[in-house]
Amino acid sequence: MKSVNLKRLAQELNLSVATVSRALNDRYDISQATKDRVRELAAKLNYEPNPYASSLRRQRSGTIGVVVPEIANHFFSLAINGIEEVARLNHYHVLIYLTHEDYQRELDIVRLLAGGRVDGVLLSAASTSYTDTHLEMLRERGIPLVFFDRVHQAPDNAQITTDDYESGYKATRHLLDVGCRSVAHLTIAPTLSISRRRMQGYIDALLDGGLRYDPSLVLHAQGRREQDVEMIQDLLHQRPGVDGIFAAVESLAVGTYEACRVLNRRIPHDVRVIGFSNLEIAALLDPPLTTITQPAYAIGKEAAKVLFKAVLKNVPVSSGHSLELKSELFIRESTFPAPKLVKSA
Amino acid sequence: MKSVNLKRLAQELNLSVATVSRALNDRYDISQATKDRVRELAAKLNYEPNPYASSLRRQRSGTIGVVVPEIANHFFSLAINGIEEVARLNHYHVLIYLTHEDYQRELDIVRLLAGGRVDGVLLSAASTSYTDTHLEMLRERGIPLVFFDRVHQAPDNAQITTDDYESGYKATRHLLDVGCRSVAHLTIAPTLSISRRRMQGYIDALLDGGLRYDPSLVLHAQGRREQDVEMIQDLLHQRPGVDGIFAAVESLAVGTYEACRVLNRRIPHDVRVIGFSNLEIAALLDPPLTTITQPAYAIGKEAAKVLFKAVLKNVPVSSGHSLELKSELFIRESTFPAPKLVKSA
DNA sequence: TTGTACGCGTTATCAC
DNA sequence: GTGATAACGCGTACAA
Repeated sequence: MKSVNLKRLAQELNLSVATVSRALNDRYDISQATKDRVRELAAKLNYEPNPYASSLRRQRSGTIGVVVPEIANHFFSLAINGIEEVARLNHYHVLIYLTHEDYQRELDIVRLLAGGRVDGVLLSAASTSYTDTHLEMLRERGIPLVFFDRVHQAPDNAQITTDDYESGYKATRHLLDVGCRSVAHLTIAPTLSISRRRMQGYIDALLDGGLRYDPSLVLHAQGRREQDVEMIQDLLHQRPGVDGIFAAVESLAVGTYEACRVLNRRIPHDVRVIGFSNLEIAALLDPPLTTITQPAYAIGKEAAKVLFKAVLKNVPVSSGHSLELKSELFIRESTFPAPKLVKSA
Repeated sequence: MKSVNLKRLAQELNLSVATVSRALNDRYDISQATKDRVRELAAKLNYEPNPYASSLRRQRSGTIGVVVPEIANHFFSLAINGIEEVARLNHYHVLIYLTHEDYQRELDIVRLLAGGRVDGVLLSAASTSYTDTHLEMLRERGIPLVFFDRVHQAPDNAQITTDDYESGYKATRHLLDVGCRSVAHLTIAPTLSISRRRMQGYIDALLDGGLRYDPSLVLHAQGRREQDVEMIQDLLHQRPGVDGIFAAVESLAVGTYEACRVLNRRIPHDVRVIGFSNLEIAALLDPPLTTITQPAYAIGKEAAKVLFKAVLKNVPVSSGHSLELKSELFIRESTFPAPKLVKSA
């Protein structure tokens, strides 16, 4: 129950607490013999320095905070994987916080983190997040912050994103190329950076392709699975001319599959589908889903690298460290121009 | 850059540090007027207590540690979701650690956590984890530990699991019921609690069904995607009689789909497939996958609840708090007895 | 009702 | 090379 601390080690070794501390921290002014003695006993007693005393004294927590909308999501769990990797290499700990797309929760979390619990923060914004005044708190406290994927438009902040505009353009363009003439766009909160950029790509691709931009073909989902599927069903029902769907997030691509199943619409024969997605099994779906895939793991890794550059050097991050990675288009059956009705056996 | 602390508040209010501290902690012996004054200023200055000083003083971190093999995995990310939920309600923070199935890493993490960084630990064992002496360290320090899903057989420890034996039995039985006569079992490390129990269910179901248990039909995967798929291909190739496959983990069910695709084996016509899985889109696969689905979110939630019972009351957890939840069988096309070769259009 | 003084365990400064 | 001592910011026993 009682933890072994420096005092205990010092007593047993007939040394001062200071010497023991320095020995364990491998300071040059301690003799090798003493270091050996100290370390031996420390190992024997399973000594671990009290992280809170240490943090208090050094004014450094050895911990970063990661704030994401949700975790049961391929994109974010892959990103966290990358983040954890970098953190581990730097001997840092990782605190996880979920906003569940709730702005108030994001606010509460950031306020908490600004209290000094972490040396740096990685954040992907909640979809309902509409201001960034709370991020000022982190800045005031000198806690570096790096956004990833879903960024706030805070002035002079580092952010790791993907080429959302280009990807939105490419996705839409691809649908046009395979023959679609009426393309709907399913997306989430329009306040979100990624939504706006992907949608702008969609619009520009339409116009460049000689089509009209029809705002009624853009649907904003609420993030509640059943309602979203219903919304898609309504679209397919009321606008039978729609022959292509571009989903800005994975869940909406999946929702489209479900809606099509209910309405007996064949993909890609009746409607072609493309979506942002990090599903590893996109190729095993019926039919295999054409995806725009973000380098989620790399995003997490790069974001963490940029953050640690600031954390370890104790300097603020700046927009100069921002990075834009490239997403990749994987063409599969869901957007085939000439649908195969029956699989070859 | 400089954080506002009690001293600063005390100075500005002409109060002692102690009074401010008590006011903020809503102690009964402070006048309402003072409390109001203190709180107003604290709010105005965005005061947040220094968590490390607080933890050091209180001998309590307000943090739990979660140790999982990986995070880019539906089961674990759902479980973490449940854990985070409970932690948040208790105003606790969550540290995440990934072992990547590496025993040494698990050991290092546990040693670190035993240093007092957390008030409690939730752990799902790495597949290469073969002893549990390191868990003694937590016990020595009086840090409660609750296992979930992949448990170590530590004496008198709480663990939240699912009915793995019954599920393994049910899965195998289901394959026999739909006509399989030669069922292979794909699993991971045999040292793992869940592997052993699921496999025992498999064996017993075979015997009860009047079949022989053939150890050469049990394959242990290494967890490397490509090699695992190759292994499955070899099985299908060398044992053409195999007409049913029971995958003990999601990745192996997916691997089976991939192997079948390469070898042009039709599911369920040539071989029927069932697997443990938390894939939300199992129904959208080609063909829809029959799954044994664990209540991952509930597992995380219950494990956290049990942990907090111990943490908050400062008592050790005991095996009396263990819980076994039920998995659910979802029958889909991948195990249909009469395969439909062509989908209805 | 409020203030004083101490200690949580560690690290940094200064002295020897 | 090593030891004594102060300080990090907070919470609490004791005093007033």
